[in-house]
Amino acid sequence: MRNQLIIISGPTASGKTKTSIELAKRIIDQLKIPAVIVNFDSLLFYKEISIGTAKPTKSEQNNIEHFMIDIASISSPMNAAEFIKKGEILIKEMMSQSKCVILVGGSAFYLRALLKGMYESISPTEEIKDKFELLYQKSGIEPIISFLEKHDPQSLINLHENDHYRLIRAAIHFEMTGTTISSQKKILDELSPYDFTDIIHDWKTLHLYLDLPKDQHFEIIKTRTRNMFNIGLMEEIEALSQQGFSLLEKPLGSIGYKEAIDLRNGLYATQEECIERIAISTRQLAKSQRTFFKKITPRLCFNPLSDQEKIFSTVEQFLS
RNA sequence: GCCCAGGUAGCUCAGUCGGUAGAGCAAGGGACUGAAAAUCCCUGUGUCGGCGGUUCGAUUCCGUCCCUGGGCA
Repeated sequence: MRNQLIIISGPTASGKTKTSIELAKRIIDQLKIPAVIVNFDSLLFYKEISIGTAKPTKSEQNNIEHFMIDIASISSPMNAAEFIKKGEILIKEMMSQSKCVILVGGSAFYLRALLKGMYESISPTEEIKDKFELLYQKSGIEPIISFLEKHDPQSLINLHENDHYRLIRAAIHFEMTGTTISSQKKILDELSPYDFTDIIHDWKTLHLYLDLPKDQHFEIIKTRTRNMFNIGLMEEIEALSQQGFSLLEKPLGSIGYKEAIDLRNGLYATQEECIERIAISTRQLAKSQRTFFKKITPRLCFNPLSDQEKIFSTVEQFLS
């Protein structure tokens, strides 16, 4: 039995894949501890999309066991609740086998859900979801606001009036559970949602956060984006279309796919213009990931290009 | 060389019938609990091409010069 969990987080394109594989290898070879990688990147779950998500390749995954990758289809998207359900079972199982788990990813929201828990809620049924979606499409946000005024006025204070997605979600939560989402928020807010020293599992965690100077990072992003086209992003999308996907699936609205599909539909004059747009969106993504991770403590920061030795010695100390 | 159009924010452009300017995008900051690579909020940014003239006052009107694009030679 082992209850140590190593977390490698960081914005997109900060070297998490490379660092995690290197680290796993050294833990296995030098420390003689079996190690596995568990993903918490929300787009690596989907088996049909690889190039645009910068998923570790089959050969990269060859030496080290990877989990929570290719476990769902873009035609039935995952959500945070499903992730933590599967993730918890998996991590517990790995620990019971005395394996060292390296949790790797950039979806801070999913990481927090796994370690700090989620509200007591349920995934909405299609019926209720449709009911509110239709109401919204037909009459706008007004009736949703009226509904919340009656059943969950606190959520109207918590949320901005333009945040239609969350307002609808608050209404659906009430309809599904009879409780208010704002009361759930209050309960979890009191448990310091960004403090990982105190989590809902009895796991001992080491949080390694990777990042590098912005200018340098943007160069890496640009190179990586261009490379995605070189290794067949457009072909991957073409193949999906031929397999019968509509290309309207939610995960295909994510960075890289959205723009590449627009390029396919002739919305960009040149591929170069499309690449530029993707690089900018990726940089913006990195920015918001930083904002989220910044609040999480503890968090040991490392530069992926120069701190590999420091990372290993920190881990070595943690595992001893 | 001549004619036309234009030179305003990092970019694309709007505008000021004369009182020193504003959109989109980019940028910076933030939020975030069953869509999270999603969604949402907040915030600037300026020798209004240079120099003269008219005027109480010019980015706006006039002259001239420079630059860019198009046309004619």
